Amino acid sequence: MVSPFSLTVRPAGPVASGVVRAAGRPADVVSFEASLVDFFVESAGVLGVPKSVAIIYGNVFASPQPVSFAEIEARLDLSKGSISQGLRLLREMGAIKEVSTAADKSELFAPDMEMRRLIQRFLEQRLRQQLDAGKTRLMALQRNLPPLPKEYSAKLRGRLKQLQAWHEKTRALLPLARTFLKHSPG
Amino acid sequence: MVSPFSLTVRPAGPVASGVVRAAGRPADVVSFEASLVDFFVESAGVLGVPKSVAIIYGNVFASPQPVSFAEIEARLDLSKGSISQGLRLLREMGAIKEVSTAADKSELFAPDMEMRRLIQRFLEQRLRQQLDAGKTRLMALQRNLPPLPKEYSAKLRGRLKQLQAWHEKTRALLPLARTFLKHSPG
DNA sequence: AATTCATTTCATTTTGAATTGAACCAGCTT
DNA sequence: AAGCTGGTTCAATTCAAAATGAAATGAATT
Repeated sequence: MVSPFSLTVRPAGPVASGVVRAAGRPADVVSFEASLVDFFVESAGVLGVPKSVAIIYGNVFASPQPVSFAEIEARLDLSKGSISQGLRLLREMGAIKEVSTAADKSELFAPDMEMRRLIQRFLEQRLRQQLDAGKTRLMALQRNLPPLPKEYSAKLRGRLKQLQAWHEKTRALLPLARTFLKHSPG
Repeated sequence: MVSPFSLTVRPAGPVASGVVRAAGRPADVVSFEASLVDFFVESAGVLGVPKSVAIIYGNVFASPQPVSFAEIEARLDLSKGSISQGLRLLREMGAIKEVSTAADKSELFAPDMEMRRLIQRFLEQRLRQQLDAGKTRLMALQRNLPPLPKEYSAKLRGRLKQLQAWHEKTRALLPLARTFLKHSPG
């Protein structure tokens, strides 16, 4: 439960197909898009991102040209609200970026292929934060071991030590992961 | 979104305190337990385990002696049902083990400190499965690229390549993590 | 400064996972 | 075999996350 690696993978069922509207486009293109979107939807659980967000990202990713808000709305069965929020989250995550084609008024979105940054930010901000918080609390715990028959408190102390060891190891893996990311295609 | 590291960390709020019933035990012991349980509850989100399960595990972990079903029930505000299911999950995960004190009829539980196995199993079974499935789908996608203006299909092909590269990298990290686990305290 | 169009916000609704609790089961005891 | 004890199962409920949609915002346009 201490989750030394903080790795989460939800069961990942057989995929709820990607909600892509055909709207007069070639069937094979649409089916390609659908599959790609499915791929992201399946992966979505892993990152803990809501499905709608995965669907939006899948569509941006599957489109060779940048797409507008309106296009996304036309292709997907999602409310304006969801799309707006989804796009915001994706921008915040650095998963997509606005491509300013100065001409038009509506903004266009393309996938931000610098995934490295994305992952790095994730590692840094969230995982590390969690780990640091955990460490602090763990140390506090060790200080506050209640008085108990010495056999018992020895046992508890031992367990806490193991927990700490795991925490350390996890932190150790962090810079390693970062190094690893240096040579990525992103 | 492709989640090259498949790392999940939920926001992790200020902790919903651990639902531990005092029942006449020393205050400092109870508060120590509460803190430890909180620690696990906070970590719970990370592994995607329900809160109740984290609470149960926290209690087993915080107790120097093995605990019985009845004791857990007495200490926590959880239904028999939840406790039963929680214990089952924890056993399946290998996070706790039954300590057969042949004398009594009710089974006693202690944390399974071989966390290494726990993590390994997790990595192997879930993450790898997900990755393999992803790879298959991704290759299928590449084969089924629809006919498009060559500029477009080139772009899509490029993106798919990157996606694949990420997948490969993730898989590459897996054995590394395993090696790393070899020298653990578990 | 009024109108329109593109997007955002947020209170409400929906959905799905977690939790409950009552019925059920297995083994022991009288 | 009827009654206990200790635990499991599973349909129904609860609750929190996600999605909606209508109203608010705000930039461009007339």
